[in-house]
Amino acid sequence: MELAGAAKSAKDPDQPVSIEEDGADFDEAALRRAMELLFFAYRDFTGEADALLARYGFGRAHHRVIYFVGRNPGITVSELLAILGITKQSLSRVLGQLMDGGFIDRRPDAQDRRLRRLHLTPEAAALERTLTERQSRFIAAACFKAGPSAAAGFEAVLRAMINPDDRRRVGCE
Amino acid sequence: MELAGAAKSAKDPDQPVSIEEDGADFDEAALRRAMELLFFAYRDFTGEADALLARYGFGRAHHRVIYFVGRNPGITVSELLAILGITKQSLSRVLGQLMDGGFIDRRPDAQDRRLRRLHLTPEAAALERTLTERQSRFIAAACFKAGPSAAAGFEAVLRAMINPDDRRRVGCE
DNA sequence: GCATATATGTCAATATTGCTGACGTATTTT
DNA sequence: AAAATACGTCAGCAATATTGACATATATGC
Repeated sequence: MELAGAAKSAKDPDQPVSIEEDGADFDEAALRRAMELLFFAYRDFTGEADALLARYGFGRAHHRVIYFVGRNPGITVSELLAILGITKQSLSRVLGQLMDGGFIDRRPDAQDRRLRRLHLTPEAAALERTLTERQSRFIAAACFKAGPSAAAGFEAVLRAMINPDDRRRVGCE
Repeated sequence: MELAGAAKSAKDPDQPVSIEEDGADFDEAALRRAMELLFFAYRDFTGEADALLARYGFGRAHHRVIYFVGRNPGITVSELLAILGITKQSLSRVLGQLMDGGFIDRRPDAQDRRLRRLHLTPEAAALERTLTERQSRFIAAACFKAGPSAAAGFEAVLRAMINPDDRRRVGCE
């Protein structure tokens, strides 16, 4: 991933080369630009919440857990692992830190007591709201600048980029 | 960063709350969805090139360097640091590995010999083309699925998200 | 020429976030 | 009773980033 080059592509005569994709032509320069934009945009977007998280001694991994548990109260450890796409051992450390700090509450399920259901504490819920609001404003500002039609296209392309499993998790559509 | 909740937001009555932004209203649920989509889409996008990079023993940091040096032949170390947004010490290790492996060529500038101008070797240029093609196809496929108008909106919103300094580096527009 | 600023490199220590493998334990299902 | 499931944990490792401190080469201003 990564990528995004920089300004002066200079060197080549810049003849519009194209890449075939299912019969559609997209300009190579436009594709490169999109890759670069995605890199910079994601970097700026993720930088939005970091200062606040640092005040709690948390990083992005903690943010992800807080966000997903907040959006899915009672989610199990397995489900959370599937969403995050990391290993049990990786999650374990972060989850342990959050529980030690009183941000996550873990209780056995009533029916199947092997399952641990995760919930945010009130303190974590407040933090989650603040973080989400901050990042929402960032997205909203960009969508406002670009206009509602562009915002719809933005969402459509993102949706087309993600795999079906993840797609099912977003937007319920 | 991060974010993206999961499916069942269930709990709340889902009355469309909105967030004010410069006079524009955006549905809170739509903003959340956009945040989540960005998280998943970027994750899938960045996963595209990893297998190939692994064959060289490289990671994402190496990819970034190869990409930006490829797009900016003769870029200096300082300029590269500014683009990547990392520290000199962090870059130093990755750059050293790339030079050891014969992927990056570093030569003093003719006028100001404090400057080290960076170039890709032919081998690195070939790798860069392969990686970029792979990721371009990924973006192109999504743009094709979503349609040309959506693709334009996608680019417009991304452009609005990044700060002016970075914006100057992309697309020359 | 001297002082200072710039561009770069490097050493050491640390943090975050991920990985794999190997076990252990509780609980449910068969 | 046996097997599968859900989870936790210990130990080690790797990639990517951080900060601070210091060294060197070169350029620029006076």
